[in-house]
Amino acid sequence: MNDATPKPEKSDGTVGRTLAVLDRVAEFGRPVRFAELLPVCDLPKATLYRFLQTLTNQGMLAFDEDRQTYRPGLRLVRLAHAAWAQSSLAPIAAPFLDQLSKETGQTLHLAQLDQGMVLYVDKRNASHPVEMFSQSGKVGPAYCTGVGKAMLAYLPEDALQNALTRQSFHRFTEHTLTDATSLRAELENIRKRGFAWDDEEHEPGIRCIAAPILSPQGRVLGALSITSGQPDGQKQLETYAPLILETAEKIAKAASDWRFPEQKRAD
Amino acid sequence: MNDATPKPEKSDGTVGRTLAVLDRVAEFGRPVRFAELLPVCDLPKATLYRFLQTLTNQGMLAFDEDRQTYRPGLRLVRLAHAAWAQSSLAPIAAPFLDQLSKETGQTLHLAQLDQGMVLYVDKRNASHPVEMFSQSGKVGPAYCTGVGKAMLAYLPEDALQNALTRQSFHRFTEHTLTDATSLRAELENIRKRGFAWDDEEHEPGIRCIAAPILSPQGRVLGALSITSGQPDGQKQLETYAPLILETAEKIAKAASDWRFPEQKRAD
DNA sequence: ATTTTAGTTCCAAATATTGAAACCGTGTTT
DNA sequence: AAACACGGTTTCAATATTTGGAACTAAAAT
Repeated sequence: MNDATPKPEKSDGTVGRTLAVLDRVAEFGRPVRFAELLPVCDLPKATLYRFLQTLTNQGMLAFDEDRQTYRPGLRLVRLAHAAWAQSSLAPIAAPFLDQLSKETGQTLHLAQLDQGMVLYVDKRNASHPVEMFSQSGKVGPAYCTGVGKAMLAYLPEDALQNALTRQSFHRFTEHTLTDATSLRAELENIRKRGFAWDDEEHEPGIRCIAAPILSPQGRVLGALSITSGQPDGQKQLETYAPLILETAEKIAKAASDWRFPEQKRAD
Repeated sequence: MNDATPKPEKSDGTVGRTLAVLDRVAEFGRPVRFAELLPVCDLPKATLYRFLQTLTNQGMLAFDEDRQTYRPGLRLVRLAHAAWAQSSLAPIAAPFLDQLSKETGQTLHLAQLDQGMVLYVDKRNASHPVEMFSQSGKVGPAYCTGVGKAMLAYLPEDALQNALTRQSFHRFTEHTLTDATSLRAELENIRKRGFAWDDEEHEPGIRCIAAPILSPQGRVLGALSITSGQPDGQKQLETYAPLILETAEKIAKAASDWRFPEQKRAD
């Protein structure tokens, strides 16, 4: 029963292809025209056209008559509400984040892994707001963020392997780890230490400490981080280590008492 | 060009049917089993099964192995982030909401119309800071909420007609308007007044004042409300009338400067 | 006026979808 | 313990849908 599957293809028929188009549209981050989509979708003109029509009158996309552009539709917001409430750690973790926020006064992030990327599912702002992007639903790279590395470090080998192939290893700063080998070494350190650092690997001047949230069986459920924008951040953050680990532990406990969020199969 | 369309059905093929299943799952508001879905989906067993499989390995649903349940998947959260940022008024309205929140100290709601329902896209709490999908993405009835009525009041007749057929007219409180006729009368008052009241029509003890957000051409973009839980709420809220109208105006201006969010076609 | 670009429609061939029925575990009743 | 019911999964031939090359139209650029 080993996956000596002779069929690595899982294109999921029409539905899969149509949803892929939805992703393409979302990726643009702005309204797009048909002609811009065509080259990135790898579909015949007529087919793409039909898909866009379908998605539009399904409310998954909205079409701007005036500007002839497509953008993700409000139906997604409705659906995502349910997803966030049921499939994310956020509702469960909320009280613990509130608590930690009160205790530290720092910016907090709660993230989960999706398709090898970091998906932020909740956030607490510091009293002194730090300049950085991130909100629920926002995605970011795994290989150069605290939460990302914390999660990767505890992935089983096959899932890790899969996730690594999806990393771009783009150099954001001079501290960014830009290849799988050095990242693997770093992950080893994280496992020894029990938590991860992001030492300006993603954004200059931004450091954070991150702890994985693991199910009792050791499965990766998500990760939690505390961010600092201060130059002496590292030292300050270090003092939070016991606290963040403890909080991650509590969240894990609460999560497993209620449900086990199922990790996406490493297809 | 009137919809004397001989084909009121627009089933959108496989994709449409599959997405309908996604809605059914989301509606449950909790993880569902195959057998619970079967009766509400009106599909043959094998077909529903295949759809669920497809949605699951597309990440639109997540499947809990242990409990054998389906729930909306994280991919939706990612997609919705883009939708929220591009198709909702929220990003544009944010600074104005912040301002209004500071000035009034009250709970605010920003909503848009989706499928005849009120879709909340942003919120400001009296105390807490912003919570993303916890509130945005939530849906509510149009016929008995301030924001709902404010939007209905300015809809063109055909769209209103369509929206009215989608209202359940369930009696939530003794103040709820429970039929189209009395609602239409109320809408007339709202147009005269320029803003809407919700006088405990949805929840006992909860009142609000709401203003429509209209494009320069008079198209309904959304609505804004200030809520009060105080017994003397009405009187207090009345003093906010000029302020909320002014804020709605500003948001409308800002929105039309940047883009015209296209309203869902009244299919 | 002519050409190019962008978007839309056609339609026969190719393919994916369909769903009744059979099947398979697992737990429950007799 | 055998028989049964329940929930879920798989099969497969009939069928309806999707597919996409190409032709077409509208609008913009030359």
